[in-house]
Amino acid sequence: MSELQRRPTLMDVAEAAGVSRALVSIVMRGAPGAAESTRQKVLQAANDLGYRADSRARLLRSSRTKLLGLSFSTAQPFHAEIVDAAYAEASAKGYEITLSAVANGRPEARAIETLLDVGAEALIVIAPTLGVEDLALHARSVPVVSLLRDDVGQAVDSVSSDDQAGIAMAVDHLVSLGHRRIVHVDGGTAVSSENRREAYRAEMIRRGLTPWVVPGGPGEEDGMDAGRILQADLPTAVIAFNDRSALGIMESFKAAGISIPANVSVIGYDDSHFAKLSYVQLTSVSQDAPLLAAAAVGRAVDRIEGAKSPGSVVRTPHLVIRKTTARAPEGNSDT
Amino acid sequence: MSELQRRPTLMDVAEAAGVSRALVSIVMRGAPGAAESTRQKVLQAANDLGYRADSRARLLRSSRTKLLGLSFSTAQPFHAEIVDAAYAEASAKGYEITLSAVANGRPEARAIETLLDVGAEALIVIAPTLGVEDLALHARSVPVVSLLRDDVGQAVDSVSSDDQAGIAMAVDHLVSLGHRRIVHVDGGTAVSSENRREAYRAEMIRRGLTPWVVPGGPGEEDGMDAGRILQADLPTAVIAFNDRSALGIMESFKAAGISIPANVSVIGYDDSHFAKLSYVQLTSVSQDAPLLAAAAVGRAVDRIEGAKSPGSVVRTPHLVIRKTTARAPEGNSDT
DNA sequence: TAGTCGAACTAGAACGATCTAGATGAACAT
DNA sequence: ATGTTCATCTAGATCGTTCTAGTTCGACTA
Repeated sequence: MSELQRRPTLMDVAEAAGVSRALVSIVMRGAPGAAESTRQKVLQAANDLGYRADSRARLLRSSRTKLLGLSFSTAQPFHAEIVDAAYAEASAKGYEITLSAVANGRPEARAIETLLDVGAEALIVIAPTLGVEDLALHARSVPVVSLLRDDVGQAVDSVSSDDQAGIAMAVDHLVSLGHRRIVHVDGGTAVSSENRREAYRAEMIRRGLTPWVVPGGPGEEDGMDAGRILQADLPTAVIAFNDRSALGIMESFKAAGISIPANVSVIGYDDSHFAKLSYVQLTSVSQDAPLLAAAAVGRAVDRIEGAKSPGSVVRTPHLVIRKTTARAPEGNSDT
Repeated sequence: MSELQRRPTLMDVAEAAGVSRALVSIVMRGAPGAAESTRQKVLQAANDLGYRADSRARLLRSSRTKLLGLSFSTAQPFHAEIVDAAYAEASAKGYEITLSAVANGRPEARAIETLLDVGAEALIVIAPTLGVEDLALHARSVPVVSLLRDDVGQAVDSVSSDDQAGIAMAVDHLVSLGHRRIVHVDGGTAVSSENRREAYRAEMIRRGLTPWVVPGGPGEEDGMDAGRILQADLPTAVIAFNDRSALGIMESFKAAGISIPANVSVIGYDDSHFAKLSYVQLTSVSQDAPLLAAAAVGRAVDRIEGAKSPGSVVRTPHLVIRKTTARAPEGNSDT
């Protein structure tokens, strides 16, 4: 068949249009300094040859790469939502996103190095697992924005969701429905699990209620396990670490003939795809991925364009009330 | 605080070590041609300075970039599984993966161009939506491998899963359990929906059974809708387009008091995370993401390293039998 | 002793863009 | 006629690598 052909360069276009390379560069970038007539001629030639600028050369030469490095994990569906939104926000601000995934045999450190190597002007790391030291190290050469985690030291920016407020909303909602026996199934070792657990404890105590934490994890199976434990001594409401855990909890309840929300109310966290399903209709705390992504991109761009000192942006989540929460059942209002 | 510092270059390392740039380049690449003693000296200097090669410059200069471009969609969890596996396979073969996502306002064409611009030596596109013409156009400059779609013309490679075989396995399994009234809820306009639908038709006819297709789609809600339709005239078994659709179908059955697998058997497709959940235990056709990814990467590398003509690899899926399929209920074996 | 060889190393030209500084020439003022 | 200005265009340096074609020098051969 046809053999692979070399891609055209600036030089090729310049020759075809009968001008210098520099002028072609000017036209392709849309920079001022070219007569309209020649501009057209050059664009025509470029189009005929199917010319596209080689980003390696472009990025190498220009000090500004206009590239934002984004590291995410393939294992987290929520990250995909953020990636999606980040693309939109970045291109609105005139930046490109370059991705690097944390995958099975590919640690976060590797993902970050890759981003740096291609010339990213800033790093956005979703739920970084790196230590504060390592993050600070990278922050010496490029602005670093931590997304979904805020205990990242002085050197790096953070954009996170206010877990304290999110949990408070959940508790508040339940209390206003008359619940007092409210349990929290935590996220085990997952990122933000501790934050939410402590927020729950504080909030319960603040209201004169006794905190009651059951160990869990970020997956459906973890929720299942916790649900089975709870069946022995049923609370009137459960606040799960996330939606997937909530799903597991609900499944285990359903299997035991416990009905939701008649017998027990359940609240999830993330307002994910699952929560919205018509047969789930899970009341959930929404962190709003698009908003978080926009804030992270905004922060990164600000830092690139001059803002000196890192700061932390905290977005307040909101509660999406659906069908898994209702008034507390009667005769169960003891402490 | 400390201001952003320029990253060290080959030149810096060369000066620090008291050798030429070329020598440092040799050492950093692990190429032969440097005495062990100087090699150590250079590595030491590089380490002290925190030197990392700038991949833009490296890729620009070397004809071989050893880069595989991978385009995926943020909306498909299954793609994430493939990305994960592709990383592992690529690095085993000495290649790097560069990602580009198809996201909300970011069409596939854009994702592909980005990959080309950074110098990918081959393109792996997961479930391409581009026309055969456009794919062929790109294939003129670089090998293109289509993953999960096989009607892509002569110019591009394809790695796909044998839908025909997968559906046949599903039908076979059900027939062996005594089912005759087997319905297929299709995937609507989704990729491979048509393949599976036609495979189902052919397979049913081949066995002297009458095909029965209900329109559906790739999501849970689509399954729900189809499930509701089916309740009026219940089949003994359902083959869903994918796991998510199967989940929706099962939910709608459960809500109507129809029990699975006692009254109806259900088979999904993808053997996703959901199918494996302990409270789902969905019998499902597995396409085996790691195997598909490995085949695609292998194909891409083969083409890069000399294989002239594109070909298509078809992997045979396998059926994972769990708890949603059982013997057909008695007295329901009419046509 | 001179010649050959190979290992270790280096200078300088790529790669394909952008950027700086300057050339060119038409239009206008003096 | 001369100088000034401005828009338009270009030559050549540059980004940080890799690659090509040497050079250098000690060891070995004849």
